[in-house]
Amino acid sequence: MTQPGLRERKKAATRAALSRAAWTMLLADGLESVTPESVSAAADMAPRTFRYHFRNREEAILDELAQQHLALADRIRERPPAEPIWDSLLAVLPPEVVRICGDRAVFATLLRVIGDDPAMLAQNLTVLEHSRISLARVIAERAGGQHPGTYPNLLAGVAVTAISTAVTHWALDTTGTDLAAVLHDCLQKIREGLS
Amino acid sequence: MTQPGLRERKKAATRAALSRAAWTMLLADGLESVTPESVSAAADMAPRTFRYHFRNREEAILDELAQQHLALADRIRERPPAEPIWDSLLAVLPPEVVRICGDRAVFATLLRVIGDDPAMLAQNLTVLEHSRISLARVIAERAGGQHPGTYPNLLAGVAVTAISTAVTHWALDTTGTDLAAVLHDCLQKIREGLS
DNA sequence: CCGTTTGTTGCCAAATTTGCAAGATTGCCG
DNA sequence: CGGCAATCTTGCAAATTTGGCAACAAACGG
Repeated sequence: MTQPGLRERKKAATRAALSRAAWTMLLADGLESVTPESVSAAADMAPRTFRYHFRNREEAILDELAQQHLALADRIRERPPAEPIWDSLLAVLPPEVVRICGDRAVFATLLRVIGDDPAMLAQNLTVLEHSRISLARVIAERAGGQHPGTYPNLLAGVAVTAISTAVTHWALDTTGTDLAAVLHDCLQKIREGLS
Repeated sequence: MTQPGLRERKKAATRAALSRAAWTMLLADGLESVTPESVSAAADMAPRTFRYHFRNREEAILDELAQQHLALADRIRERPPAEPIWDSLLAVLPPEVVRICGDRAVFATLLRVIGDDPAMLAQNLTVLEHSRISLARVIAERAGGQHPGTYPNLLAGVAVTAISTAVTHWALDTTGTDLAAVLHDCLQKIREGLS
C-alpha cells in the first residue's frame, strides 16, 4: 500500500483524464470524432501531451479498461495462497468483470465500434493479451513451479477466452442475461471439459 | 474447385509476392528494414501498389500466415459431417499447424519479433482472432443450431488458445519437442477438463 | 535551498497516409 | 470479334501523422 508518490499520481491523473475524455467523446459522437486534438482539447491539455501518453486514439480509448484488466491478476493474488487456482478464478472473475463492464447498453456500443474498426479490434485484442500474460504470471506463481510446461499459459488463455466470450454474449443478448452467471458457466464448462 | 478467374489469381499473386518479399526481408535484415518502399522494390512493384493491398508492413509480413490460418476452417469442413467436432479438431489441427509453422528456428525468430514490437503483436493477434471467428463459424455449422449460446465461440477460442500456446512452447523450447504432440496434448487437456 | 529527474508543451521537420485520375488488364455480353 | 464495364496498377501531390528537440515547470532527494 505504499504511495506511488505525487509525481506518478499526477501522471496517472492526466492519463485518466485523457482516456475518459476519449471514452466520453466516443459514446457521444462516434469514433470519427475522437482525435488527439479533440480529446486533448476536451481534457484541457496540449495535443502534444496526448501523444506523450498514447500512441493513438484507440490506445487512449481503451486505456482505463486495460488497467482494470491488469488489476484482475492482483485480485487473484489477494486470494488465500492455498486456494486452488480454479476456485480463485471462479471467485474473482465474475464479479470483477461485471464491475469493469458496467452498463450493458454502453458496453454493447463499445463492442460494435470494436467490430467495425480494425484498429479498435487490434487494440482490444492487445488489451486482452496483456491481461492473459498477467494472469499467466499469477497462475505460475500459484502453481509454484509445479507445472513448468504449457499449463499457466493454457489456463490463462482459456480464462481470457471465457471472459471475452461471456462479455460478448451478454452485451449482444437482448434478453437480459446475467453476466456473472454466463461467465461462471463458461469457466465451469472449461474446467470440467468441453466434450 | 471452381477457378477464381484470371483477375483474382493475378491479384492474389501480387499479394503473395509482396508478402513473401516482406517475410524474406524480415528474416534477412530484421523488422526495421521492412518498409513499403523496400518490399515493393524487392518484389519489383510500385510502392503505391503495396499500400493498395496492405495497410502497413505488419499486415504484409503476416498475410500468408493469415490465409493459412483461415484455411483451417475449410480443412474442418472437409471432415465427415457426422464426426464429433472434437475429433475433427484433433485430426486436423496438429498436422496442419505443423505444416503452417515450418522450421522451428525460423518461427522462433518470428515470435521474437512479435514479442519485441507492439504493432507486430497486434497484427498477430488480429490473425488469430480472424482464425477464431472462422473456426467458430464451422463449429456452429457442425453443431447445426444445437448450441445457440456461447458454445461455438468458446470452443473456437480455446482451440486458438491451444494453438498459440503450443506453438509458443514449441518454438522457444530448445529440447526439440514435437509440435504435433504438444498441440494434441493441449487440446486433449482442454477437452477433458483443466482441473 | 539546490541539483537532478521527469512530466508538459510548442515548434517544426520528416515520414506516412490518402485522394484522385490515368493507363492497362480482365470479365462479360451481344 | 468488338466494345463496355469493372478493377488492378501506378504516379503525383496534398493532407495528415509522427517524432525529435529544447524550454519550462513541477517534484524528488538530499
